[in-house]
Amino acid sequence: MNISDFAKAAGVSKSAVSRYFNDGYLSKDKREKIEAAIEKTGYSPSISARSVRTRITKLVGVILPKLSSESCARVTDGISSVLSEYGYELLLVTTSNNYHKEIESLELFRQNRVDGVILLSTVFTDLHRAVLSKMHVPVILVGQKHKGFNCVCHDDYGAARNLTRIMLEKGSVKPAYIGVDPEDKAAGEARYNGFIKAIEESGNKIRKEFMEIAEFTMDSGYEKAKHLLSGKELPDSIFCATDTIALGVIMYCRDSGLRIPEDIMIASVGDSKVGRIAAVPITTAHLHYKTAGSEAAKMLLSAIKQPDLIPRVLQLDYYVIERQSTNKI
Amino acid sequence: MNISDFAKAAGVSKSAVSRYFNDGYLSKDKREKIEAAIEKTGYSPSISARSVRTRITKLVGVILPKLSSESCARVTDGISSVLSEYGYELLLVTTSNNYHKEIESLELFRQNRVDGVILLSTVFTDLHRAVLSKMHVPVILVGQKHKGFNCVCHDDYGAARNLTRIMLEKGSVKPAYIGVDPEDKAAGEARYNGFIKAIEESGNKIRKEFMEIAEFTMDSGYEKAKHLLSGKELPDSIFCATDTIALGVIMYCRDSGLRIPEDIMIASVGDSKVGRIAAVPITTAHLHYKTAGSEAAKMLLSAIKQPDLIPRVLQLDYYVIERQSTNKI
DNA sequence: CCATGATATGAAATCAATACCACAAATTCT
DNA sequence: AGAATTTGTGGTATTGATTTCATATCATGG
Repeated sequence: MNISDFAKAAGVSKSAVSRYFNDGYLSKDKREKIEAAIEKTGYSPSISARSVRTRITKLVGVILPKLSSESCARVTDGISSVLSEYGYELLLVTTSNNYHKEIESLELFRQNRVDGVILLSTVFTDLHRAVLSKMHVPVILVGQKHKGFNCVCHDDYGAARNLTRIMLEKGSVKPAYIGVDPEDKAAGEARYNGFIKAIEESGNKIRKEFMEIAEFTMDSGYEKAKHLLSGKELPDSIFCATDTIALGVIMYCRDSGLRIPEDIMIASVGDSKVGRIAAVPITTAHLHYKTAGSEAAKMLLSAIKQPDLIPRVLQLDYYVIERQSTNKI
Repeated sequence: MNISDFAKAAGVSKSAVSRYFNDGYLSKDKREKIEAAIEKTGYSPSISARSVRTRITKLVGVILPKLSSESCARVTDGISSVLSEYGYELLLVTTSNNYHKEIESLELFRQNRVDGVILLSTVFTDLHRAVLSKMHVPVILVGQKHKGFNCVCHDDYGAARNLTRIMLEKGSVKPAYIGVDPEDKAAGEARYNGFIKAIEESGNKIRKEFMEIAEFTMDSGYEKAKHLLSGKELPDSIFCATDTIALGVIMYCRDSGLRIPEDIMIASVGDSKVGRIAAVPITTAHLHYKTAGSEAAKMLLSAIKQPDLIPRVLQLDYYVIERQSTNKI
């Protein structure tokens, strides 16, 4: 049933129906007729047809690596809560960390499909930059910081530096690092730099054999821990770029009989639920993921309202939670 | 830029452009002209406008309680991976277990003219049935089983029965139960029935004072454990309807000095990541959440293709993972 | 060499909505 | 009372695409 059929059924003109759904001048008499007809027929206007004319879809595209990652889920929760409050809906694409799929999705979002895009990417290539700048709708990057774009990000550098410093102060003299691909500017590069900075500040030296790059999984953390902890000289602390990796490390320690924190201290970034109830509760930095999502959504909404706004960067705070995994003294 | 402008720019007719994007007859000459013009202008057709005419949106509405639940995230991951493979996009709404919002979202989906709906609800009221049957597109229920609808669900009954039986075989004679609202046919009712069945089969008796109903949270599990474990007579095993609840129980046991499994055995349904690395690894039943999502998506796609298909129910398997929390002998 | 079917083409109709316009009626301001 | 707004109305143009239709061209088999 379309607007013409419905108008006929209600005994009013098409224009009257359109005004009913768009707050135009309308007499009480017609308003009631239309309401009665809606009750009877269940008519509701097609958003596709509307948006052909108005160029407004009330849809926001969200691109993220995967939902089964707690941090992504938390960001998305934040996005969703703000958007639904303002009558926007969420068009979701997961990319499994495949950045070609990110580009594809952006293409898909390009024309008239969405009013704005929120992108949680891990890497950021020249291709990203090219495609994003050809986008006709506002874009917000979450978790990453890049020139010329609206960003909401975390203090990855500070969190990593602070956590590492805590372990050094607790007496670690042979600190190790398990991070992720440095192509990832946030979880990879910034956290790496924070770790290095803390080491340098402490006067300790950085040992190549104590540095590992893992995937974003527990199994990968387990493997890297195994490699790190079966050499002839062992580190006495491990800074992990993510909680998930730290959990893998804890699993390995449990399996190999290493005691945490007595033999080895562990800290990681993220404050995921699991870190709290792990076999050894993990010292971690809480990043405001949900806030990042809601702030990104707010930023997007204001960019939709005023498209010529200058891009800005919002860097969110963090706080450290000390738990048993570094409780050596 | 619209199709007319683009056609002019490419030096062809509107019809030719439309045929290019829809596999109609088209000479090589025009095809090349159009490709060159796309390269230059970056034109791509408006999906809104297309769907006005074709009544196909390539959109699937997904309703779920919350993203921060691991099981929901896993199901959604499964849905997303299949749908995106077939060129569909995912319109996602989270309801925070508020079923009025579920109904609202269905209305929103109607306006968006989605091609199908996947619903992960916990309760299923007459209102649900009424609104769903007025939906003019196929609907798939995930996790719940209801007459007249396409469903993908788990063997909640079998899993609960099996886990309970394991604890009884390990010597439990005073089994307790912490479940969720029985309005929830799957996680509430079916798992409850499975528990009861196992008890009956063992010849044990069911004690009212050992039965608790919790929320879907760790804190709630903690509280119910406290209540259960501070009476004068204590149970020697607790079957928990969800891993999250079990984690709360483990936390309480840790705080109150009760040993697992020596003093009390614990098992729960879900096989969440946390259960594996908890202070005491939990015996659990793995439910194929991601598969449920992908199968639901496949079912939906075939229902979209053949709308007059008879609704069918797909019940997925489970397998038990025995871990330390029941390792009494 | 002509009948037939496959390929190719662009004008015009159509899809379901909103925007604009001209004008009528009711209300408020001088 | 008359002018100036505000409110109310329906017809028509417009939005950006696909679909239909009438017609043209080409190749192939008899």
